[in-house]
Amino acid sequence: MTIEEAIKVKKFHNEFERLAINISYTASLIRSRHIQFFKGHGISPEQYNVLRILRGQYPRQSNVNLVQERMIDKMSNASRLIDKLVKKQLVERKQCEEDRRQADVLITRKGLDMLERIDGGLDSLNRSIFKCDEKEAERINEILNSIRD
Amino acid sequence: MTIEEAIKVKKFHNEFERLAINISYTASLIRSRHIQFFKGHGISPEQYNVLRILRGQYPRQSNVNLVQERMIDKMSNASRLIDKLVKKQLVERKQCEEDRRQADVLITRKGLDMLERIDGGLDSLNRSIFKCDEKEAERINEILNSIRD
DNA sequence: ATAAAAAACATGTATATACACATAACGTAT
DNA sequence: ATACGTTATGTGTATATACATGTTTTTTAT
Repeated sequence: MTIEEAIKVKKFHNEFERLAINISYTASLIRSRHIQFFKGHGISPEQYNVLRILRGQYPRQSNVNLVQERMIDKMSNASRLIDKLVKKQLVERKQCEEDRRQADVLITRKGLDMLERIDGGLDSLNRSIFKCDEKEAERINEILNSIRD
Repeated sequence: MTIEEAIKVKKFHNEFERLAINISYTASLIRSRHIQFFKGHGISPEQYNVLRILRGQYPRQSNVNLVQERMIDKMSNASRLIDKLVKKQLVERKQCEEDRRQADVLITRKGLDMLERIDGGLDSLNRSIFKCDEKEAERINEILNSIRD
């Protein structure tokens, strides 16, 4: 479906406006599918993203800054997302001894187990979202990388 | 910059996960730029999107449903966004006479003037966001249209 | 004509983002 | 040793999304 049909627009001012809206609309669709999926596991896509980052560091400690700069959406939220994950016992946070401004953050066994349960299904979901093969996906990835500032 | 560098990930499970994250990350960058831009006019990107839809119908009345189905992010928000715009006097809402469940929604003169002031700058902004020419943008648009379900 | 179903909209709650600001701890220059 | 700037984190407020639910009005079935 063209983006014009999807949001019932007759005409865009130019191809760049069309592209900005097309990318945003596609991201919104991806997000809907992910929300549905993660809901079955009691977390949000953003919380999953934090868990994924923490697993990438495991068994090393992470801190709030490290999580922040690896997040897909970057502005100022890591602290509260980590809060939520602590309440669900998927993550542990304690004051860092060497630098007491920092918070040591570590994914728990429970968190790691959850990610393991999630992995396969998420893989299938991501494959099913796009009507293209792996080669085409790679091509689009390269294009996106190249057009960003 | 590759998406791996941007969010400091060593490796994705496959090209489809990479693509989902790449699109989401790019959409997030676009959104940041748009927020900055629209802030200068006292509205949000979402509020702008509603105004744009209402202008597309003008001088016909719109209603909440029509706005909803034309929104980029579709879930359940038109009513409250219209609220905000009414408070800023950019939009008028009144009960529809023929079907009293519906709300007639119409962009005001003030709203139309604002859009006119915004148009040029937004055009330049959208052009400046992407490092590609119009031909390339068109190609990417076609690809995005084709890979969505 | 009346009851049931559906439609259009509003609203309450949880989640997350954007941004400003506050606080505590650290590093550095003197 | 002290003062000052910086860094790491937390928090308050406004905005928006996701979803369930409620209210009013219209439509449909009988």
